[in-house]
Amino acid sequence: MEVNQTNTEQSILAAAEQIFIQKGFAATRCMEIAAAAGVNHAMLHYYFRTKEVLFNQIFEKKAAQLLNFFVKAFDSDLPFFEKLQIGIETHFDFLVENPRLPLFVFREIIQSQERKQFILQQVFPIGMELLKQIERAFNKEEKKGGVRPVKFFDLLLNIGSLNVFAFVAAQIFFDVEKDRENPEYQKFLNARKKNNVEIIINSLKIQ
Amino acid sequence: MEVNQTNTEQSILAAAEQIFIQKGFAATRCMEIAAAAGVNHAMLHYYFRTKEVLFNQIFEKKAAQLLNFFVKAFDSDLPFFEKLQIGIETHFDFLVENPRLPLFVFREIIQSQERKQFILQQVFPIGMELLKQIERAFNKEEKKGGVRPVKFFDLLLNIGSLNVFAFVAAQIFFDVEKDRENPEYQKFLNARKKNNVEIIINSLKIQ
DNA sequence: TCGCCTGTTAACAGAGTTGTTAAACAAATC
DNA sequence: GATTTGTTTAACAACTCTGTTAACAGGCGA
Repeated sequence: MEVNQTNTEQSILAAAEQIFIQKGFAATRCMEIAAAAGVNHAMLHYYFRTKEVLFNQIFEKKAAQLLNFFVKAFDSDLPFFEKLQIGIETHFDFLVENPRLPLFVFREIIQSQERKQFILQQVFPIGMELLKQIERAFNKEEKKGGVRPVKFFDLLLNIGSLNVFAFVAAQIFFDVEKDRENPEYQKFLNARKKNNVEIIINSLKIQ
Repeated sequence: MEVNQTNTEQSILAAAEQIFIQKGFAATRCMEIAAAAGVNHAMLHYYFRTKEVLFNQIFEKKAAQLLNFFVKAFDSDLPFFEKLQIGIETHFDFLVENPRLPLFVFREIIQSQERKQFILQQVFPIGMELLKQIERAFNKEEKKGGVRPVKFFDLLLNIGSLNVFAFVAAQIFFDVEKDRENPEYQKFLNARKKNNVEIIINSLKIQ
C-alpha cells in the first residue's frame, strides 16, 4: 500500500457528502468530488464503481440519520411538556448542525421513485416502530386530560414543519455554512427555536 | 410558416414548466422538454436561445407568483381573525394547485447565487411593500389588545412553515399530480388545512 | 411567378461527463 | 530481493448534452 489506505475512501465520502447535500445528485460532477477530495477521479470508480452507488451510500445514511434523530429527540423520562420542549429543541439543534439535510433528502425522494420506495419501505417502518413508543406516552397524557386531543401524526408534522422550514428560510437570508458565528443568524435561530416550542405547547394546552 | 407559429413556443413553455418544476434545472434535459412538447429540440434554441434563458423565464414567473399570491391571500376587508383564517386557507388552496412550487423555488434559490440575488433584490422588496399593508392591520389589532404580541415576520414564517411543509410531506405519501381525486389525499389535505388554521389562531388568541 | 421570411428538421460539432484500463508504484510479505 | 497486494495516475473510450447550421417547406407580398 502506498500512502493512506482508507483515507482516500474516507476523503471521497466526506467530499461527496458535502457536495451532494449542497447540489443534489444531478448537479454534482464526479470530477468535482474528486477535486474536493484531492484525488484522481478514477478513484471514485475504483472505490464505489459508479456515481449512483456513491450517492446512495450517502443518501441512505443521511435519510436514516434524519428520521432516527427525530425519534431519539423525544426519548427521555421527563414530564410530558418538558419532554416535548426538550424534544423540539434537540431536533432544532440537530438541524442547526445539519441545515441542508431535510431539503436534500426531500429533493432526492421526490426526484426518484426508487429512493421514495427506499424511504417508505426501509426507513419509514423503523421510525414508525420507535415513534409508537412516544405515541403511547402522548396518549397517556391525553387520557389524563393534560392536553387537548390532537392526532399524534399531526403533532409530529407540526413540529417538523416549524423546525424544518426555519432552515429553508435561513438558507435564503444567510449562508448557513459561513454564517455560523454571525450574530444576526444566531438571533434568528434563537427566535425561531423559542417560537416553535411556544406554538406547539400552546396548541396542546387546554384553554 | 409551416404549422403553428406561436403554438410551438407555448407548448415548449408548458412542457418546460412542468419538467423543470418536477426535476429542477440540473436534472432536466433539453431533449426531454422538446419531446414532451412534441417538437425538435432545435426549437428550444430557436425560441429561447439557451436552456438557461428558458429556465429563468419560468423561474422568475413562478417565484413572483409564489410571493404575490402569499400577499394577495391576506388582502381582504373582514375582521382580523376571519381575514387570517381566509388568508391561510387561500394560501393553502393555492398550494393544492401548485404543490411542487415551493420546493422548486427553494431548491433553485439555494443552488444558484444569481437566483438568490434575483429573489432578494427583485421579488422580495415588492412583496415586502405589499406585506406592510397587512402588517399595519395586524399591529392595529395588536394595539387593541385582541391578539398576543407576536412579531409579524414570525407569524408569516409560521403560516408558511405549516402550509408549505404539508405539501412536502404530501409528496412523500402521495403522487400530488395523479392523486388529486384520491380520497385519502383529500382527507389528508383537509385535515392539514384545518390543523394549520387552528394552530395559528391558537397561537394568537389570548389565553 | 419569384424571392423572401418564418418556422421546422436532420445532421453535426464541440464540450463535458461517466466509466475503463493498463501501467507505475509503494509498501507488506515471503 | 522478488512477489504480491493495494493504490494511484494518465490516457482514453463511449456516450450524452447543448447549441449550431444548412437545407427545406409553405405563406405572402412584390
